[in-house]
Amino acid sequence: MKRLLDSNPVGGLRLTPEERRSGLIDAALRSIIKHGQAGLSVRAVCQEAGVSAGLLPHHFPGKDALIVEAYRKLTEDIYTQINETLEAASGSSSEDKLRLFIELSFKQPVLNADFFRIWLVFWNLSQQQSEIAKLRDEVNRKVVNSLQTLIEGVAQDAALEQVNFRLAAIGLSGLMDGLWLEWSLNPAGFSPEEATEICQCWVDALLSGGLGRLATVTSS
Amino acid sequence: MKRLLDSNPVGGLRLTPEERRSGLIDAALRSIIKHGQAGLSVRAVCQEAGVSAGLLPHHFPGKDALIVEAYRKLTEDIYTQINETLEAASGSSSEDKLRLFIELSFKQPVLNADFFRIWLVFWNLSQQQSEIAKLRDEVNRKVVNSLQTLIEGVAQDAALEQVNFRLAAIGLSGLMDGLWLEWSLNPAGFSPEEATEICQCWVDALLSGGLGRLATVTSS
DNA sequence: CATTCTGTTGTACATGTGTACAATAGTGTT
DNA sequence: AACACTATTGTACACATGTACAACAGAATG
Repeated sequence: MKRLLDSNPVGGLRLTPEERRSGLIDAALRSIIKHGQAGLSVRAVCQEAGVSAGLLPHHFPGKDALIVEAYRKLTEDIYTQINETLEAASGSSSEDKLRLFIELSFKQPVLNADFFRIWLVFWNLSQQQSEIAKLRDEVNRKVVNSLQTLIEGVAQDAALEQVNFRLAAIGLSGLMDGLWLEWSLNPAGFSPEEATEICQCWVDALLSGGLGRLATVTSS
Repeated sequence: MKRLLDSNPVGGLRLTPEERRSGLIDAALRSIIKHGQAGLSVRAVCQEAGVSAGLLPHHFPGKDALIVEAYRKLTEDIYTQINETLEAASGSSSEDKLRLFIELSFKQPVLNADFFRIWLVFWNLSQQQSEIAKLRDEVNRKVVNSLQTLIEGVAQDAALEQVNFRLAAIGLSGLMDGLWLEWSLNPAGFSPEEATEICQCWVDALLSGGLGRLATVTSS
């Protein structure tokens, strides 16, 4: 209405819709790191993006749409990074690839307190926003499948028989996620190197037949 | 001010402060199950308790204090339940106790989608409320210690040597938490029975020496 | 019954939320 | 230069939040 107030014509950069949308998505993720769940408020995100709050409805149909896009970008980036990691080691043996994957999972930037904060917020949202829950399931399935493929390669190279690849992959995935979760909640409990060691021992056990019962379990 | 409005003198039950406080705490947990993070609003909690919203500040110094008390009660109940479970099997061997503990962890009421919802909310809060983070660490340390004691007993009975009990406990705890987490996020991925089986295989590997490298890791 | 104490209610208020929208300002076209 | 287009801003509004507080109501005591 009253256009009396003038103040700062600062930041009046006029960007293309794509640039602005991308900037808002990045700002949303940064804002979560800074302020947790509260960082997803329209005003917090737009302030992080250096932009007026009224601009968000202009580029997204609503706040929820922005959140979904942010989650989508986050998961796609992660999946891309995983794939690049594995492809960079395409010349190695299956066992080396699997062990490398474990090692990298407990190093920066994957093992990162900021990262965990973001995940917590989106896990919470996935409890009420089905779109996010669906995205989460898709990515998780892809990761477990990748792990299972690696394990199948390891078992083949080692001439292991009667291995329940699905449960072996679910177990390793759970072990890694659980250690990642507990380290994120309390980094003082154990070191990332110790977490890596524990997971490598799972592979050891698999190779030595110590997880033998996994071979006789009937998958449902 | 205006006491014109009368409406319902319903629910005008006059309870002792202890009863009312306890009722509000229980209502808070129930409200989280129903409405997630939003269930922790003063109005939502008080409605769940069948009480006016203005009553909360009368029994608690503020909303945060109620939340902390609710979390304290939740964790204390869980720890009590774990102890009762283990003491009920005090006559069994260490291995049987450990396997029973694993089995019960993937049955009702521990493995419960409602339960997970509550945990998610409190994990989120622990990122900003240090009181909750402190409580969480204490309980987690107790649980890991209990697991470590069980594993030490198992190793002694089986005459295992050079086992890094601490890492073995952290690993099993991580494996259980990770599977619990992933099942809660997506119950369709695998069954509770399969999760139990995977964890029992960890114990198998420990007993058979398949986790051998855990014995040579130096704890930091 | 009168009095006192306090658990309980409803209202009020300052603040924060998502979003609609008119006004403004930058950009490109003719 | 005049124009159209639209990214951007500031304001407004309806609603939710936490909590303070005056008014009420039930119970115990005299």
